[in-house]
Amino acid sequence: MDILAALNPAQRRAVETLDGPMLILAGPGSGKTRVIAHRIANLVLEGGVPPYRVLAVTFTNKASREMRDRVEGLLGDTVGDITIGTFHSVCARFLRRDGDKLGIDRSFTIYDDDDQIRLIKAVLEANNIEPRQFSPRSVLSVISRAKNELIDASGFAKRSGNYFDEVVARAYRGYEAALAEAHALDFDDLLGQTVNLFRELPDVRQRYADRYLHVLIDEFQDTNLAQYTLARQVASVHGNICVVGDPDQSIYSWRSADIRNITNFERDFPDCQVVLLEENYRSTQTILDVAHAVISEHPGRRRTTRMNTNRGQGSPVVGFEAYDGGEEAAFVIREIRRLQREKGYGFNDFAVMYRTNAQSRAMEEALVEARPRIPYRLVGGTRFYERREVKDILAYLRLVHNPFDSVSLLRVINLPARGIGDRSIEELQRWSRGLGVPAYTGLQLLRDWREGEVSVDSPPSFASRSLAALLGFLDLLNRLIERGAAVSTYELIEEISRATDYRRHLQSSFDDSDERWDNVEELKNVAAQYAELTPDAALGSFLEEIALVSDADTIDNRSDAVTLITLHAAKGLEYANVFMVGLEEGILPHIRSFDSTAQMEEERRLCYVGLTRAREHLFLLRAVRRVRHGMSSANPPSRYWKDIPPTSWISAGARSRSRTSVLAHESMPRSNGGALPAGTIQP
DNA sequence: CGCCGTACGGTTTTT
DNA sequence: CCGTACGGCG
Repeated sequence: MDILAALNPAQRRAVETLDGPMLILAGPGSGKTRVIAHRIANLVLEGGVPPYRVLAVTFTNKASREMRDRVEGLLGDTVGDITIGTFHSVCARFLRRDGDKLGIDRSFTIYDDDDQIRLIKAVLEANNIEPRQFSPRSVLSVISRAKNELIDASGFAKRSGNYFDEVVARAYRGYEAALAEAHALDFDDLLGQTVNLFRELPDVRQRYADRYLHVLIDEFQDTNLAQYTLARQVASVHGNICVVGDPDQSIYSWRSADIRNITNFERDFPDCQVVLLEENYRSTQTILDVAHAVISEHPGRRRTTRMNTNRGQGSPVVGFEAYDGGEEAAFVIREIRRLQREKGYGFNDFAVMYRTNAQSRAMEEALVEARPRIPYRLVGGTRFYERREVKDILAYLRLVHNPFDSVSLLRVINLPARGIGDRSIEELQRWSRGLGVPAYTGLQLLRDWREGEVSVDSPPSFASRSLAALLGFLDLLNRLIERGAAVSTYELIEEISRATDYRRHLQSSFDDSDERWDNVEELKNVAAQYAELTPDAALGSFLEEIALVSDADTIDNRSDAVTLITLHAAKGLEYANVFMVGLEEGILPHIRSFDSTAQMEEERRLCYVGLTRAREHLFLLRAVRRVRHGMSSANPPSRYWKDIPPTSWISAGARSRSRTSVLAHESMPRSNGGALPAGTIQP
C-alpha cells in the first residue's frame, strides 16, 4: 500500500519526514488523525521502526481505538505492539510496572473526583478547617492545578502568599498523606508520579526513553505541564517527538491545559519542523466561513489564515430563534425528519450539541415523545459508573482489591445499614488516626484490643453494640477478601450482593429498585469479560478499566441513533448535520466564565469547536425564554450570534410570531438568501 | 445512638 | 429536581 498517495503536500511532508522533532499545527477537519496514522505506518514501513518502539498518545480512549484501527488498516496485525493510549492510561501502565520503586503499591486504587472530594472533606474536617469558607471543591481545584504544574505540597507551602493559600497548603499536605495511606492515586498523580518516577530514577527513565524511538501526541494544545514534561522525558534519548495541535481548539485550560506548551515546544526543540495543515476536508465553505467569522473575533489569536475546503459552498447555515426550550427541540426534530426525507440521512448523521449536560434533558424528553420514534444516544450525562448502586458494588470490589482504600471503606461501612452510625464512624476515625493507620488496620487493631491482645493508653469509647457491628463489618470484609482470591470478579459481585443482601437493600430504599438491580446485573456482565484472567489480575484490570475509560469512550456507532453530546466531548468528532442549541448569554458563553477574559476566550474557542464539527448542515439555535430549575427566565442571544455573517443566515423565525418577531428582528440579521422549504416552520 | 422524614440549597466543561 | 443537612422519633 502506498502510504503517501492521496495526501496533499503539507500532509505528505508531515508523514515523510521521519526523524527529529515536529510540530504540526492543524486546523479542524484537516485530517490530522489520518496524518498521524499514516505517519506511524510510514515509520514502520519506510523507517524500519519496530511497532513496539512507537508511543502514540491520544486525548480519549475512543480516539486511541480509532487510531489503532486506522494503523491496523495500513499495517495489518503488527499494530498490536504499538503503545497507544491516553496519557493517563499509559502512565497507569508504567506505574503498575515500575511504581514500586517509588513506593507505590502495585494494587493502587485510582480515585476519581467523587473520591477526591470525599477525601478532601475528611482532611478538612480533621484539620478543623471551616468547610463553609473553604469548600472542598475549590480547595481540590487549587491542589489539582498545582499537581498538574508539578508543584508538590511543600513547594506549594513555600510559594503560598495569602491566607487561603496557607489553608490550602495544609489541606494539600493532609490530602497527600491520606492518598498514600489509602494506597490510592488520583488522576493527577498518574501523571505527576510518573514524572517523579522518571526524575528520581534516571535508569528507569532511560529504559523507557531507549525503548520509544518515536513519540506522537495528538491534541497537543490541550496538554498540561505534567503531560508535556512526561513527553519530553520519554523522548529524551531519541528526540523524535511529533506533536499535533490547534491553538484555536484549546478548550481544557480549566483542567490545567497550557497553550504555552506549543510555544515552549519550539523553544525546547529549536530544530523542530513546523508543518501547517490548513486544507479542510470536512465542512462546506459556508460552515467554514461562519466558524472563521466567530474565531477571528478572538483577541490575540496566533494563526490568521483562513481554512479552505474543496467541498463546495453547500447549504446555508440556519439560525433559529425559538420561543422556549420546547420549541427549540421541536425544530430539531422537524429538521431531522425533513433532512432524512429529502436527503436520505440515517440517525447517525445527526448530533445535538450543548454547553452543559443539564441541557440534554429537555432534548431527551422531546425525543422520547417523538412519533415515529427517533432513537438517540446520550454521551456522558448520568454515567453508568456514577450510579449509586454501581458505585456501592464497586466500592466493595475496590476494598477487596485494596482494603486500605478508606474512601470506599467509609462509603460502605454502613451500607446496607448495619448499626454503624455517624458517632461510631467518627470514633473509628479518631482511633485510627491516633494510631496512625488506615481505617481497615484500625478495625483490625480494634478487634485485637477487644481480645486483650493490644493495650492502649486511651481506649476507644464504643457502645458494645456499635463495636460488635464494626467487627461484624470487618469479618464480612475479610471473608470477601478471601473469596476474592478464589473466584472470578463475576462471582465476587454475586457473593457481595448475597452477603450484604444488597437487592433487599435496594428494594427497601428506592422506588426504582428493579432498574437499579438491573444495573448491578449489567456490572456483572462487564466483569464477565475478564473471565480468562486469574482472579486478582481480573479484578485489577476491571477496576482500572472502569476508572480510566469514560462512557464517552464506549459510544458505539453500531446502532443508528441521534447523538446528544456536550461541546467538550464532541472534540475530534464530526457529523453530517449538527444542531448547536442554547446559544444564549449565560449558557454559551457560560455565566461562570464572565469574570475572566481568559475563560471568555475559551468559550469562544468552544463555540468554534462546535461549529467545525459539521460536515454539511449546521443549525444554530437559541430560546428566548428557558426554564431553569423551575423558573422561566429570558436569555439574551449569545454574543457569537452577531459575529456570524448575514449572508449565510436564514432567519427561521419563531412559531409564535407575535411574541418573538420583534426580538428576532433586533437580534438576528435577516437573510438575503433563500428560505427554508415550506412546511418546516409552520406550527 | 441510629434511622427516617422533611426542608432547603445549588447546579460547566472531564481524563 | 436531586442530593444533603438537620431534626425528631424509636
